[in-house]
Amino acid sequence: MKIRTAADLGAFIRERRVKLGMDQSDLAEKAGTSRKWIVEVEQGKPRAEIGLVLRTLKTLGVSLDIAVERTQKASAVSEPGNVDINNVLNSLKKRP
Amino acid sequence: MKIRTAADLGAFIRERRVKLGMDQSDLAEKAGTSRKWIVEVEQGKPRAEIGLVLRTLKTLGVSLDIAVERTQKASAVSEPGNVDINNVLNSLKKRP
DNA sequence: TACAAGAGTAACCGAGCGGTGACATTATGT
DNA sequence: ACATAATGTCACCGCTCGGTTACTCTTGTA
Repeated sequence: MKIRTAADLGAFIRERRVKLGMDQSDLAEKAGTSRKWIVEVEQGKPRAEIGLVLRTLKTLGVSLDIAVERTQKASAVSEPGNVDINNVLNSLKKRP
Repeated sequence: MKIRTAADLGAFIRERRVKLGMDQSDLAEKAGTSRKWIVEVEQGKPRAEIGLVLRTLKTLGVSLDIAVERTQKASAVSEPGNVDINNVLNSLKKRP
């Protein structure tokens, strides 16, 4: 599942927690945080700290994968030795 | 790439930023944050807010995917109608 | 050599986080 | 209906975040 917003994250965490048969207190304790924090995050709090989020996801047996989006990958990422066209254009734009 | 710690995140963000030919100021501006924040995040700050992180990743054309780890998936996730054994065990543990 | 760009760091400050403990509300089960 | 568990919400508070500005240091280039 793709995570685009804090709300996405919260929904996923809640779903996963319930599937594992944990209540908010259980998860809070195992993840080393407070129940209040779990409540807020499940509600989509955008200002939660990534450190706590990562610990919580680990507790839930969940992995976070990061990847370049397919549409951009083609033009932006360069093989070693190739020219990155975006890189070139960007550098040119900076010398008016 | 799997993200397990804030340091992982920071390293990825930096690598991606450089590949796109942006400096820290560019990224900060486009992501709607400050250069200071970019510096800290690239250094692996664990208390950065997920909201800003998500905006930054979007700016970098990167997607975050979340998934149940393979090893746990088999036993923990239940098809609709099946019994989730973890769920059962957990409930039993709660009534001493 | 001199200059500029990029990156790291520092001090300051208001705002909001996250933890605690208590209470209210809503399931869930007997 | 009742008791209990689970969730949501509140007030309080110490602490740190993130933005701003300015300074340093390194690197590369004219």
